[in-house]
This record gives sequence, C-alpha cells and structure tokens, in this order.
Amino acid sequence: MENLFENLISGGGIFADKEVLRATYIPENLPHRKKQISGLADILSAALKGETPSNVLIYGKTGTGKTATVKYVSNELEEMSEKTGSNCSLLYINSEVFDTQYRVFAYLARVFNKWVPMIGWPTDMVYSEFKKGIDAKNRSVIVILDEVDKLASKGEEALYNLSRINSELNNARVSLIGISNDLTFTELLDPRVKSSLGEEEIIFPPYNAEQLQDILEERAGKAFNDSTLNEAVIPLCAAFAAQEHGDARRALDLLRVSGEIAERSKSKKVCEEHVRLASKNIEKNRIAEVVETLPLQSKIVLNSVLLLNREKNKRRFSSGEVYNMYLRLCNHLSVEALTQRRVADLVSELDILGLVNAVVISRGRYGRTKEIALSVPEECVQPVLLEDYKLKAVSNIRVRTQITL
DNA sequence: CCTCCACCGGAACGTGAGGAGT
DNA sequence: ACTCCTCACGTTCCGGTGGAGG
Repeated sequence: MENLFENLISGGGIFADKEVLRATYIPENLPHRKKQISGLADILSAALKGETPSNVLIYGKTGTGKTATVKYVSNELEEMSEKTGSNCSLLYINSEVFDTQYRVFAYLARVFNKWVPMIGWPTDMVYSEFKKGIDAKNRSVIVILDEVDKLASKGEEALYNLSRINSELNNARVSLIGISNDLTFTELLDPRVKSSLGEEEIIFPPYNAEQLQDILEERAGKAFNDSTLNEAVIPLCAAFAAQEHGDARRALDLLRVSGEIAERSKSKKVCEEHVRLASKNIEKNRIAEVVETLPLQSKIVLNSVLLLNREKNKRRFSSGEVYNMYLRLCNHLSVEALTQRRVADLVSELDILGLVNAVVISRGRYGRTKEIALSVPEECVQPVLLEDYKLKAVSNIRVRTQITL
C-alpha cells in the first residue's frame, strides 16, 4: 500500500529547499547590505578587544533585512569570540514578546542563571538579581532588542535602566542594539534614553526592484531545483514587491507561494501566471487577516457598507445611510449601538486600513457628508465577516430586506 | 449673496482593564 | 494584596463648513 504522503512529497520536484525562502532563514550572503554589515561589525568589534561597544539604533521598514543582518553579524562575532577567547555573548530579545520592564529583566536574569519567577516579584528586585548574575564574570554582553518601539510605550523604564547599567557594574559590560521599524519612535523617548541608546545609528533603506531581484536570485539558486524557474518569474516578483515599499519578505513570500501554486498544478516550471495568482492570493489573505482581527463594532460597520453595496445599485454611501444600516444590524444582533460620532471614527479607521474609501464632499443644500465606498472586492470580505458567529445571523437580514424593498 | 442642510471633527470628560509601585 | 496611574475606548457637546437653491 502506498503511503498517503508519498505523492505529496515526491510530487512536483520544483523546490530543492523551501526553507531558504522563509523569513527566518539567515543567508550567509546579504546582497546590498555591505555598508550596514561593516558598519555594525566596526562598532561591535570593540567587544572583542574588551571595550564597551557603543549602543546602536537600527532603523528600517519591515523586510529591509534588519534582523537578518544583526543575526548574521552576531553569529560571526560569537564565532570570533570563541576563537580569540574573549568572553563575549549576544542576547536576542523580541520586545513584542517581552514587552514590559519586568518581563525583560526576568528573562535576562534567567539567562545568567538567576532564578526569577515570571510574575510576582518587585521589579527592582529582579533588576538587581540580573545585575548580580551578569556581573559575576568579566564579560561583554550585547543585548539585541528587536522591535524596541514596542518597549518604548510600556517598558521605557527598561530602556532607561539598561542604558545606564554600565555605571553600576564592575566586571561586565553591556551594550544595546535596538531594532525599530518606526522611524520616529525616538521622539517619544525620554531625552536621556534617546541620546544614550542612539550613540550610533544605522539606517536600512527599502530595496528597489533591482536589489530585490538580486536577493531573490541569491536565494532561488538554493531553494529551487535547476531550470524550474521561468526567466520572467524573478523580475516579476521583484517588481510586485518593489511597488509594495521594497519589502524583501513580501518578495520571498511571493516567490515561495508561486512555487507552491506551480507545484500543486503539477506544472514542471514556475511561470508568470503562477506569480500573478500568488500575488492575488497573498493580497486576499492579507485582507482576510485584517478583517478577521477587527473588533466586533468595526466588523458591523464594515458589514453595513457591504450590505448597502448589494441592496442599492450605487457604490458610494453617505455617513447617514451607513449609520442607519449599522443601527439596524445592531438591533438584529442585540448589540448595543455606538453613537454616530464614534462610528465616524470607526469609518476613518477602516479607511486607513484600506478596507473602505471615505471622502468628505458637500452636496450643497443637502448637507455635507462623507462618501463611503467599499475599496476591496466583496468576496474577500464577506466570507470572513460571516465567520463571526454573531454576524452569521445577519446574512438573513439581506433576504428579508430584499423582499420588503 | 445669503441660508441652511447634514454632517465633520476637536475638546473635555467618564469608565474599566491592567501594569506599576509599595 | 492593596492602591495609584495610565491608556484605550466611548460619549456629550458644540463650533465649523462647501455649495445648491432661494
């Protein structure tokens, strides 16, 4: 009896190693990041000489290679540190996970063999445990704070304490690398933290289409089997992603999904049409995800626009119309309705998310209003909205109103 | 040119959840 | 374990407004 998965793993033969296309993969060659790599290495090399490296702030939008670059440089540094015997280690902390002062220090203390419960202790006690732990030996520690902007709001204290910790240590040396994709986040910071954290700054600009092409080619060589890629595929992926702010992660996703689609359709090669399909697919998923994570009230507002869209034979609606429909939906759902003022704000949020399009216009005698229209295909939104058990009940509303109209 | 519609959008305030401080 | 503080979410109140119709 043939194994169920036999066909599935042998089938296609387009990919040699799909993992290479994942964002978590760290390539040994990062095209177009020579300057940033050597800049960072230059700063961190102080640690190998037993000095304290400057703190570094790294800026760049998503998919510009920040994390990959930092991880690459850390690996190299640790390797060198082992060779030369300088006691130098790097700690990677994702600030989205460890998002309060307590969590950061509790985690750090644990790394240095100090047992601390994840909740319950006073924060300063955890902090001093961490200090004791780290100061036990003569060493350099470089703490990498990925997505520091997340810490800036809830855990600014953590940043402040970390940045001045060196003055309280006798043996160990600590430096910080902050990675942020928000270019303006230092403006929210305490000036003392700002100046200390940003001793050095490295900027990661978005990639343009040519650079994305190089990156894709670099990885495609390993990820795909020979001659399974149509010539136009990589340039097309690069072009699509370049339109979307030069995000390399997007470009890699697009290439991977294109390959998967080609494989599933039993094609021997990845062609342009697969890329186009993949692009649509990814976009649809993106919208679905955004809609899914919307709070209930926003979903109801969005659903109101959706319902108006099919009942009337026009595409744009005044705030009044949307609000009335919204009230009816709330009534059917036994959900407490928000005020018109609040709904106006929700509409603006949906506008920013790109789900609806809202423009203020004046209709003279007939008042001044926002014209609201759905700006994504109905079929992307509707199935996701109906997944909400509460909104399921609303699908009946349509039938009823259609009869009465 | 003036009016007045139907809403816009700023400001001040209330409230509950949850982290920080003690 | 307790209170204090902050922040997101909502509400109330209200001054402001572009332009069709008189």
